[in-house]
Amino acid sequence: MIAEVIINNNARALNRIFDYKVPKELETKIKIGSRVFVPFGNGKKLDDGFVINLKDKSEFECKEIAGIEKDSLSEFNVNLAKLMARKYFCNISECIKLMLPPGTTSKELSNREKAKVGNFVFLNKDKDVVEADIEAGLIKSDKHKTVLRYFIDNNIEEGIYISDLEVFTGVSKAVFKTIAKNGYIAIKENEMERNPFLHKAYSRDKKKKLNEEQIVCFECIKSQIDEGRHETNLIYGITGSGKTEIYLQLIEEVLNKGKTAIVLVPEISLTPQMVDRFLSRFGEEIAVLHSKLSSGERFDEWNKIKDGKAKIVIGARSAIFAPVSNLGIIIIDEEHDASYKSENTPRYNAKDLAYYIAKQNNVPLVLGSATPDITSFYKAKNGDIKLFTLTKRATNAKLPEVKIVDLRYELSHGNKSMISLELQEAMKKNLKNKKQTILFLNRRGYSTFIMCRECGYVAKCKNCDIPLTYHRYGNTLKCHYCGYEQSAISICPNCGSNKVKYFGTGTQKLEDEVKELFPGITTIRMDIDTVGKKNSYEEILNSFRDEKIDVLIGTQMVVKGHHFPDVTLVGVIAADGNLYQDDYKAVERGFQTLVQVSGRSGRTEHGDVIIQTYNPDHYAIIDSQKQDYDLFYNQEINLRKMLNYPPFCDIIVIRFLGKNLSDVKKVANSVYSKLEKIVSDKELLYNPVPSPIERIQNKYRWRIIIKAKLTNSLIDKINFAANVLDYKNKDVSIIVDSNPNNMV
DNA sequence: AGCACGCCGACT
DNA sequence: GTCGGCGTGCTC
Repeated sequence: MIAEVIINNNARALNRIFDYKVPKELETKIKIGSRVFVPFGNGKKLDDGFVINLKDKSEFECKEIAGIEKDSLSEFNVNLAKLMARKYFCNISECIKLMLPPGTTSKELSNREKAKVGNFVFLNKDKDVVEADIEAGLIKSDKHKTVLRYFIDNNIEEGIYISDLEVFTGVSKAVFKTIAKNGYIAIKENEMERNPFLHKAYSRDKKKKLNEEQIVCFECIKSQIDEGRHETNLIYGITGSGKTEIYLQLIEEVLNKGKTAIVLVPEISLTPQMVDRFLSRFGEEIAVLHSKLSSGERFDEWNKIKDGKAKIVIGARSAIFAPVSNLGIIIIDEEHDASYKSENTPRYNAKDLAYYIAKQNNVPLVLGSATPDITSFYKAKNGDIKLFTLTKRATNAKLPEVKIVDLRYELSHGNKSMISLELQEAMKKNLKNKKQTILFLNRRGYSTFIMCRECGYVAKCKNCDIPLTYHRYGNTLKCHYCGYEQSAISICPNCGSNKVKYFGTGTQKLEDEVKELFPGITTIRMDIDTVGKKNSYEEILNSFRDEKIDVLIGTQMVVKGHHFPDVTLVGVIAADGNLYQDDYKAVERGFQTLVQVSGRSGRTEHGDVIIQTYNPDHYAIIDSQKQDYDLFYNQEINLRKMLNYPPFCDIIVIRFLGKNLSDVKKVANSVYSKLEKIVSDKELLYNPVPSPIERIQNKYRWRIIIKAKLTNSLIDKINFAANVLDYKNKDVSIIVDSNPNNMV
C-alpha cells in the first residue's frame, strides 16, 4: 500500500505529492486525512505530513511512513484543502493548518500525544514578586527564567497545558518540576476545564414571537432544513428588524434534529453582549472561537466541538473550519463585512467556502445584513439566492434624522475647525439635554501631514512611501504602515527653515478641539492607540456607557454593534476619506460605514446624524442620508456593470514584492509577457504598474490586475505564469489574490 | 524550507 | 593544502 503525502511545510517547492510505503501494521489504521510522520530529505528528524490519497503502487522508490499521529482530517476537509490551495494560490498544507486543532501545527509536536494528559501549570507567586526575583538574580537558570517570563509576558492567569508550555517555551517537563520545587510554579492534574463563560451569570431567555415577515423567512428556511436541501438565503433587514431571532429559532430547529450549527460573525462584533444572546437561549452548548482566546482556551473550545459537547459554533472567519459533525446550518451575520475575506495566506473568502460546505452537506446557508454585499444582493435579485426582506422594526424606534453639511461652504465662510457650526450647535444642544454624542473620524493620531512651507519637504517614513502622522503622546512621528517612529521635528531637515507646519486632523486633535469648544465636558477616544490590551475595546465602550461620558471619539471601531441608549447624536467628521480610493469596493464600504455609524444614533428615542463632507453630491452620501440601500444598490450595480467590476467579473491582483526595485519590475514584466501569450480576449490583462503605495517596509510593490471570471482555466494560466519557483533567485515574492479588500 | 554538494577565494 | 563562502538542486 502506498500513501500520497503532503509535507507540512509552507515552501512553494514542497507543494506536491510524495509517495510513501505504508507499513503492514498501519494498513488498517491509515486513511485519507491521517496525520503521519515521515522521513524526508537527508535530515534525521521526521517531518510531519498528511495522507491525501492511498494507492497500490508508485513509480518511485519509496521510503516508509514512520508513524501515525492522533490528529486527523476528514476526507471532506482534504478535498476542501486541495480545492482551496488551487483557488487561493497557496500550499495545501497551509490550508490544512486551518482545519487542525489550534496550536498543534508547529514542527516539534511529535511527542505531543503522550503529553496531552491534562496537566496544567500555574504561576504560584505574584507576578511582581517573580519579576523582582528575576531582576535580583535569584533565579539563575536561563530555562527557569524563560518559563517564568512566559507566564508574565503572556499574562497567563488560569494556567496552561503542560504540553503547550513545553512547546511554547522549548523547555522540557523535567525543568518544570524543578521550578515547581522552588515554589514559583504549581503543576496540577486536570484541575479544570477552562470555560470562558465560567464566571458569567446568564439568564435563560425564551423565544420571541415572530412577525409575519419573519415567519415567511423562518418557514422557508425551516423547510430546507427539514428536507435536507441546500439553498443560499439572504435576509435583508434593517437594524432591529429581528434577524438574530430568526437565526436563533432556525438553530433550535437544527438542534432538535440532532444536528449542529456554525454561526459566523465579524471579529469586531464578537462581543460578550452578542455571545450572551446565544448563551441565554442555548446555555453552554455553544463554543466560541475568536482571536482573544488564549491558545489553551482555543484548544478547549475546539475539542468541545470535536467531542460533540458543543453543538453551536460562533466565531469569526476561521470558525468555518470548526470540526463539527452532522452540520445542519451555516449562518453568516453582517455578511457584507470585509473580515470574512482573509488578507493573509491562505487568502480565502469564508463566504465562498461556506457556500461550498453548505452545498456539499445539503444544508441551508443563511446570510444576513442591513446593507448586503453588492455581489450577494445581485445574486438575490437574479434568483441565484433566496431573498427575504424585513422592513419592520421589532422595537418602535424610528430611523435617525440625517443631515449633510457641506464642508466647502464652512471653509469659505471662515470656519477652520473640523467641526462645522451645525455640528457644534447640535452638540451643544445634546450636551444640554445630558445626552451622549459619538464623533467618527477614520484617521488616528494628531496631525496627518507634516510639511515645510519654505521648501515643500514632507516628512515621510524611511521604510515606506507614506507621510508620517504626528502623535502628541510622546511627541513622535509615526508611520501607520510599518510602525516606524521618530521624534517630532520643528526645523526642516531639508532646508533648515523653521516653517514646518503640521496639517490634517486625526482623532487626537479632534479630541483636543472638542475639549476646547466645550470646556469641562468628558471625552473618551477609541482607536488602535487606545485599544491595545486584551478587552480594552470592551472597557472603553463600557465606561462610555456606564460613566455617562459626553463624547466618544473614534475610528472605524465605533461603527459596529452596541446599543447605547443615550446616544442621540452621531457626527461624521469627514465622510469623503474612502470614496475616491483606487478600489472598486471603496464606495460600497463608504456607504455601509455611513449607514452603520448613523445607526448608532437614537436607538431608543429620536436621534440625529450629521455627515460632514466635501462631496455632498456623491450618491453614496446622498443615499446614506436617505438610508436607502435599494437606491444605492441600483446606482452602484449600474456602475459596476459599466466598468466591468464584480459581480460581473473577478478582480485578480498579482502582487510582486521585493527589496530590489529593478528585480521587482523584471519579474512583473516577465510574468506579464507570459500571461499576455495565454490569456483570452475575454480575460482583461492590465500592464504591470506600481501599487498605489510603491514601497512599504522597504519592499517595493508592483502589481498586475486581471479582470475576468476566475475560472479553472484562468487559475491554471496564472499558476503557470506566476510560478514563484521560476524567480526564486530574484528574491521577489509573488502573491495572487482574488477580489481583495484593498488594492494597496 | 532545509540540507548536501561543489566550485571558488583567502588563511592558520 | 583546507576552511568556508553561497549558488544549485533535490526531497517519495
